Amino acid sequence: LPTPRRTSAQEIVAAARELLESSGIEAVTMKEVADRVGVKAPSLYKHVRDRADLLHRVTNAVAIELAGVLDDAATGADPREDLRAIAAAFRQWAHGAPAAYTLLTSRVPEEWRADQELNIRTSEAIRNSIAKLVGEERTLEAARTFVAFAHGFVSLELAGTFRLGGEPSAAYDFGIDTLISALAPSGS
Amino acid sequence: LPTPRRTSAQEIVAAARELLESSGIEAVTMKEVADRVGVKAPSLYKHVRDRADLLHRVTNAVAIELAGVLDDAATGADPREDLRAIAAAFRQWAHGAPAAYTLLTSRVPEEWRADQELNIRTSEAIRNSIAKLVGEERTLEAARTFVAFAHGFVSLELAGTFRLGGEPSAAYDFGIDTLISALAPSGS
DNA sequence: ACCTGAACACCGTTCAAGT
DNA sequence: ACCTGAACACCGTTCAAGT
Repeated sequence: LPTPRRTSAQEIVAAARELLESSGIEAVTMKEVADRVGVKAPSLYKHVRDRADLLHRVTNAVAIELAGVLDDAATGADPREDLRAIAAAFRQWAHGAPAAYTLLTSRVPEEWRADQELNIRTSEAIRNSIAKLVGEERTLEAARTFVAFAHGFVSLELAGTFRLGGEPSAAYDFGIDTLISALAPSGS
Repeated sequence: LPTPRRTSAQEIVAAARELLESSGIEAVTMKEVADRVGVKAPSLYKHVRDRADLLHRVTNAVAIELAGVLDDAATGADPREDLRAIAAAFRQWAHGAPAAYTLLTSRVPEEWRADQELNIRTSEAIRNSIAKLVGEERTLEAARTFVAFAHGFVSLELAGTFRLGGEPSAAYDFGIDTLISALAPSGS
């Protein structure tokens, strides 16, 4: 007679995500995750293929969460206002989940990366607002410029590169406003 | 009678760096590095404290190299021209040493990070040119904006986020020129 | 059908013993 | 003074045996 299912892929991914944020990626071991869901390490392999698959699922979950946060930040009323709101939500989310943010944006083994489709959803809110501002033609290039700055800033902040004092928030807002103005010259 | 020194910290760091670039950070194991310098793994501990110390030395070497590349890119004649040259050299260097670039800029364990002094040297050429353009007062903020964009762009490029086609080089140059213009409005 | 203990290969690291 | 083999704790992963 079959033993009852004592855990699930969903529970395992959730445990791995908490472990990631509380103790860093190297603390996400099969043994530690198994302990948290109440089974032994070998049992995890009935629910996920291997550790790479587990981290891949975590990355996917993180991408979906970020996409939702950015979607919610835009109201659709004014593209400039939406871009400022998206940029702020992006930075705030990254500060609240720095390890997840790093997992999502760092160079990690190919198998850990989020599905291409989810990566695209992650920048959808930004592309929508940018498109309204600059037109379809220039959307790709302009969105890349915008995302590059936002990601670069947050990434350096999280990596501790801005330890020399100053006011990061002000520099971030300044950069975002500068880019918005440059991308959509005056009345658009 | 003492056995002759068969390797050195310098040789070990060089081997680790090559291994990092050719096979990724996870391939930089004590055994693999030891093989390459012709000793057994335990012998490495006579030259470096542990693996974290070894990676710290690699990161320091990488920071020094990048600082030199950026210094060499600036001629000192025209700050705008220098910033364009520095930005291009920065991107080119990162493309040539993507694993080293990632090690230097990613969120890695504190013990692996480059010495603070070397991190500062890494952005010195940029700060010098920016200072000429915007004055001492606004240098810190402007340099952060500039570095954030350049790093963000290159980082997303290396992580494969720009897989959707388009011309990355053009978007990069466009972003850099936009920032230079925004930071130093017209004749300065 | 899922869970477990035992086993294996592979890590980083320590240390006594060699030269 | 440096190098080595042996050993230890800890990884991920497989698999036969349990229920």
